[in-house]
Amino acid sequence: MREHFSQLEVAANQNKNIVISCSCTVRYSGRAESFLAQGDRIIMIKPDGTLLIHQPKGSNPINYMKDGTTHDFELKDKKLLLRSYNKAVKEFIDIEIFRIYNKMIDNISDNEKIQLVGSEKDMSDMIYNEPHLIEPGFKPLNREEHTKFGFIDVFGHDKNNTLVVIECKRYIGDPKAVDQLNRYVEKIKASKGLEKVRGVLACPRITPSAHEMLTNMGFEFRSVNPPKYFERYDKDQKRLGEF
Amino acid sequence: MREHFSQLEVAANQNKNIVISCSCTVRYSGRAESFLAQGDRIIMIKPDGTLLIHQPKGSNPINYMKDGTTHDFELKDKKLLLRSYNKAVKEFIDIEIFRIYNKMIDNISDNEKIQLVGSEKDMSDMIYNEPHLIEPGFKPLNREEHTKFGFIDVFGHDKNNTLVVIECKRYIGDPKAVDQLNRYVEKIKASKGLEKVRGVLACPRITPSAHEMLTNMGFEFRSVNPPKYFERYDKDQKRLGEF
DNA sequence: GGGGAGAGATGCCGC
DNA sequence: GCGGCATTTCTCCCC
Repeated sequence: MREHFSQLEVAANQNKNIVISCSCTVRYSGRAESFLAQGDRIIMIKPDGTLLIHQPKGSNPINYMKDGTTHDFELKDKKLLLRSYNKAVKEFIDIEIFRIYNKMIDNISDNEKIQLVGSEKDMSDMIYNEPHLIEPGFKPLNREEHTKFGFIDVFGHDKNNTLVVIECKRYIGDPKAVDQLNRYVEKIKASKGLEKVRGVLACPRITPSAHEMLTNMGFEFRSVNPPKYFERYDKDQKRLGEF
Repeated sequence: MREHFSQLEVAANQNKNIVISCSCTVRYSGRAESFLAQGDRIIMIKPDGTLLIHQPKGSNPINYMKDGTTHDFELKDKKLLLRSYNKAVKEFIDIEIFRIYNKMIDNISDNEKIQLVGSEKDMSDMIYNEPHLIEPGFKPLNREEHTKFGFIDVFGHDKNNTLVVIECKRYIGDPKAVDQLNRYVEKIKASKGLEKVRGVLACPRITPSAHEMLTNMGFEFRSVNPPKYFERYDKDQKRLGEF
């Protein structure tokens, strides 16, 4: 354990990437407070100070600290203590490590950013470029006009020149989405002094209660799917090269 | 690389916990699609099939797969390929590994569950037990009556016997919280045929636009903080034993 | 399995 | 820094 301690102390000071598999307890205090009894976990400390504690199951860390956290290792009674403190948000994690099974210390470097397709933004861009997806005669406002109301996904006029506010959801539309649409429509009505503004919820599908709310509020639903540039990409490797 | 391959292949088949630090590219296809160019990352495969890909910065994995994902390693042109497939949700991740810096294979076991204090539920329980936090004379409904409207955080009568719906937020109250409160109040009005039902948003603080909405809708704000059993616990170690 | 809502949400972009 | 909002949100509870 003493050997682990000295190596980890150096690694932490050098902002290396540290991963440990161990048996430990975890105490957290900050926005909320928590305790986790002894068990096997994977602990990761990133070069930016991020701390992640993972149990053997599930996507989310069971405890964590944001970037900018400082980490101090300490040896005590054959146990290794890790005290993590984030000054900016006044949060604390104390880890008591009883046994280290394995550890990994690395210098890693990565400046790449992910390219993602199929977001809500992609969906509103698609509608903007293909307004017939909403209905014949629908004309989105020009970019400049639109930007004044940046919070609205798509904004335009129908064939009768009535204003239409469109809220996009990449997945199922729920009551929250209807609330949001309603809030935007009311905001536009108030700011422009209009009596009639149409509201449209564009998403692949919609929950029954959301549909009921939509109808009661006089709004409409359009089934629209978020765009994908390559469905099951490995069937058409050529397109990957373009990515 | 061949040595890494054979060890990883065995480890994956035995549902061990695997962590790799490496230089790789990542392609994802599923609900959305993404590509991440070559860089250094930490890859973790958990015993339950969860896959996490971490860059050197930030709390969240840059790519991931949920539990139940199957993982196949493959050796090709001096590179190691990891093909991950989740049948249940029809999602894919392909990782092309150019170089492995380090790896860690472990048998880990953990059945402990986290104990957490300070949630919104704790907050509504606190108001239920200390109704004066809202105002003098406020009386929450009994548990049975309340349970009929389980989606309302706190529900009771004021000193004039008017119904009061309370929505709690453990952090800052925003426009969405006001929408939610409004939806509940309208639902109660409709179901009980009442004309007047008070709505109260209980949270530590509130955004300006949320406060404006609240006022326009005739609702009220009460500043309430979520409970903590021990602020900055390490100043009072005795209380930790009670946890 | 779907609906509804919380989360120690996180992350991004705007002002 | 706060505000507003999306997220491959995830997770939990309840029907």
